[in-house]
Order: sequence, then C-alpha cells, then structure tokens
Amino acid sequence: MEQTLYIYNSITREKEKFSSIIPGHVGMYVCGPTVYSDVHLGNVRTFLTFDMVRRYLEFIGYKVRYVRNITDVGHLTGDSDDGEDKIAKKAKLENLEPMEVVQKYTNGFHDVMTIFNIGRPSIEPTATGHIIEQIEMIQDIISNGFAYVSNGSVYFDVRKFSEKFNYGKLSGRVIDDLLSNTRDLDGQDEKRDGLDFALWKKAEPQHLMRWNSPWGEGFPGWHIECSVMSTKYLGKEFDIHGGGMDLKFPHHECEIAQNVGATGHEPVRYWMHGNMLTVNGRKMAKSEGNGFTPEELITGNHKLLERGYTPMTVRFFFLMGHYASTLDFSNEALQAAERGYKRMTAAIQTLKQVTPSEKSDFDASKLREACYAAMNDDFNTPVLISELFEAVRVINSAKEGSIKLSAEQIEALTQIFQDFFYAVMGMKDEEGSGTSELTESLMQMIIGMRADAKANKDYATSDKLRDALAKIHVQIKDTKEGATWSYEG
RNA sequence: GGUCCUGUGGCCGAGCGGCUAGGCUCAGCUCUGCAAAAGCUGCUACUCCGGUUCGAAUCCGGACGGGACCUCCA
Repeated sequence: MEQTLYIYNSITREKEKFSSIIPGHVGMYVCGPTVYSDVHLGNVRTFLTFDMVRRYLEFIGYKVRYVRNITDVGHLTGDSDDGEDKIAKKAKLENLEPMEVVQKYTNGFHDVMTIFNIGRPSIEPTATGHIIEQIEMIQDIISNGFAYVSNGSVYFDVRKFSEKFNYGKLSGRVIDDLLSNTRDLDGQDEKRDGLDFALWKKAEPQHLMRWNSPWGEGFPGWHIECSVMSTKYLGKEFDIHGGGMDLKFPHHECEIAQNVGATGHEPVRYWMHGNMLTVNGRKMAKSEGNGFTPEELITGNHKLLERGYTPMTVRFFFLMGHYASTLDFSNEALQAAERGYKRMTAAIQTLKQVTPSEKSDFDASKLREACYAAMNDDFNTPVLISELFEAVRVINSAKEGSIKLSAEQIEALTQIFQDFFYAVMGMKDEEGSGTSELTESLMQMIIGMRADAKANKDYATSDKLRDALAKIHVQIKDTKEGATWSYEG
C-alpha cells in the first residue's frame, strides 16, 4: 500500500499504524442491526461510518471482505431468566411469524442503507442461518472448560476464563469491580456467577424461535453469533472489528471471551468504535424517545425537526464530525451542513465551466496529499472536508477570473472530487426533480424570454418571471454568461 | 456508587506543546438594473484554579459542568 494509515485501536487506546494480516487484503466485521424494529438515525451513523472506512480501504487499494451480520434471533429483553426473545415478543404483538418480522425489518433496513448510499457488505450472514455453527462453538468452549450447562442452558464461566485470560481488557473493566456491581440477589439463578452470560438458552414452552441442541430445545445467547460468524468468514484472527460505542461492554467483551475460549486466539487486531449521535446532548435511543427514523428526517415529520433534510445532507453532516466523537443533532447544525453541502456540489458543477488557462496559480497535487493525510489520520473526514472547501474557493475564484487554472489542474481537481467526495465519502448527486429534456428546454425558453425582457430593461417582467419560478422552488441566478437555474425542492 | 470520555469563538466542529482548520451565521466591500450566487475583508476562541516548559487550547494536578457504559441498545 502506498498510503500509511493510522487507526485508533480501542483495545490499546492508541493510534496505531495499520497493517493487515494478509498483505493487500482486509477482513472487517461490523455488528449489524437487530431486526425487530425500524432503525433510527443513530444506527445509521454507525453503518455510515464503517461504509466510509470500507470505501477508503478499498480506495487505497485493499481488497476488503466486509461482513456485517443481521441479528434475527436471541437478544433477550432482560438479564433475567424470564426474559423474552425480542423478536418472538414482537411477533406475538403483531400476530406475525417471527421470520415475518425479521424479513419486514430486514427489508426496511436495506431500504434505509440504499437511501443513504451505504454499500452492501460482502457477506451479510444471519444468526438463524448459523445455529449449527453456534452450537459447535459452544461445545468447543465447554470442552475447553470455560462454560457449563445448567438446567438446559449454557453459560460462559467468566471467573474461570479470567484466571487464564484478561476479561475486561477492551472495556477497561476490572473483574472484581464488575462482580461487586452486578451481584444479583436472585438465589435461584442458574448462573454460578452474576457475570456469567448465556451462550445457549433453554426455550420456554411459549417461546416461538427454538432449535434442537445437545442441551435440549433452545436458542443461542446474546453474543455468540458474532464470534461464530466472524470466525467462519474472516478466520480466527482478523483485521478490523467495528461497532457502536455502546456495544463495547458487554457485547464486544463477551465476543473476545468466546473467541479466546473457543480457539485460544485473540480474534481482532484493530477494534474501532463509532460514537453516539446525540440530541440535545443525550444519546439518541429508542428508550429515550428522541430517535427519529430516516423517513421522518427526510419528510421533516417529527416534533424535533423544523423541516426535512435530504439523505446526502445528512451524510455530509455525519462526515463533518469525526466518527469517534459524539455528534450533536440540531436543526441549526443540519442547516449549516446543508448550505455547506450545496456550496460544495455547486462548485463541482462550476468546475466544468472553468475556462482553462495556459498557466496555473494552483497546484492540486498538494491538496491531494492533504486529503490523503486527513484520511490516513484515523479517517479524519472533518479535516478532509475542510481541504475540499479549499478547492471550492479555488474553483469559484477561477470561475470569477481572479486566479488561473490550467487544463491539467482542472482535471486534477475534478479527480480529487471524484476520488474523495464521491468514492471515499460516498456522496452521490441528488437528482432534482426536473432534469428531463422537456423541463430543460422549457427552462431555456423561459430564461430566453427573461433575457429579452432584461435587454429591454423591462425589469417588471423579468422579476415577475423570477418570482414565479421561485414559488415553485426554481432558483434563477444571473451570471455574466447568462442565467442559470436550479431546482431547490 | 464504579469505569471511562469530554468541556474550543453566536452555532456546529477539527486541532492536542510553538505555525489564524473548516463550515454556518453576522457586518462591510466588490460584482449586479435589483436579487441571488461568488470573491475579498472583519468578528481571532479554547470552563476555572494551580503546576511543568523558553513557550500550553494542547502535558500534569485539582475544582466545576456535560456525556457514555456498568441492563437490550449503533
């Protein structure tokens, strides 16, 4: 690789030089959604973050195998024995088959990913599709002595594990602190220890999702699917594991324990955690009631939203903050991002109209280096964007004539936007709703009429035309070369 | 209560030992029939109190504020 990439590794808490296990190839696993309800915007941020990571890795020449799972079974509602499978609960509520619920929300999730131009993973495995593999890994963990069977369920023995390995390494927990904090008063508990977590749960009679296992009918525990599927598709040790910050503990911690317990291998080289989207300083979460769906965001149909925003505005907004920092949502911030985004896309269009000069006052190669430098520094998209705005100023100045650009430099700038704005940031042009041939010729007709009126100094007519167009969200801008129009719907 | 993160100009948001990030907003100017757009100029900040240093927003200690995790959560 020509680029030297640095990644902040959550488990070492340091920025580290990235080097893949197999040269030229990267294995990346990201915890996907639990498909029992609509995704909200906070979820989208995480998937968008790792979409950007994947795009950059591919851009600098890696072949990436990107695995992102669909959790369609197994997450209990609580840490108690009477906890219900979330999906089964929802199914009863809506009178649907569990797999019908799963399908419905999986489809919805895919639609949302498409809207935000978030690429599909290379492999998108489901938990229900890997029950056999999960049972096998649980058996391995048992035979290695790190799990025990209790009343038809199987639990991971955290105490036993921590005698040999470091449980809590990723999240910085100290096992004794954890014990004093999670001590359960429930004496009936099947667990030997409050910290132990389920690998396999016995299914109660009313439980809908159930599979046969060596321990009776049941379903897999909360964390085992990720260990199994990452191992199956990426190997015992792989390059990058991503997910939201809120999964660090216990989910990712348990994943490590399971992998090490089963294979003896530390599974992940680089842990990456995306930070939360907040609203008024608080985490966006279903339970807080401050989450809105992507649909609500686009239509503006939510009490927190003054109006709607396009998907690419939101994508730009997300990328304006670093993935590892919390990002606070507000209408003001969204509107600022929207204006910046429009300014940038306008400049990309403007670049096509810049007349080349013999010589050039600008050297795009330095800018290109700066773009790489920003991304190489732990995917610093806010800095990348600030570099791109440098190019915006250059383009506009060139159009205005205050600086000169050679054909070569124009080409280089075009390529920078092609590479970093479209390929790496994953932006795409949003079609206004009036770009058909008919619309275009009608607009040229109107602009021509208005130009005639202006030539005759009939400003009443020219303003009337402009105002009328403004009412249907078509904006006219007069330039030296004549008027341009754009749809601002 | 425990663990960890964080506090930057009107707003958002980078930087994390010396070199005005950037975006949005606001004001002025240029251009323009008027707008809009664009360009230029201006507004130059780092919660507070100590310390280290030739030099700190940036490192260390403390105070105060905000947040995340410790339970399903991207």
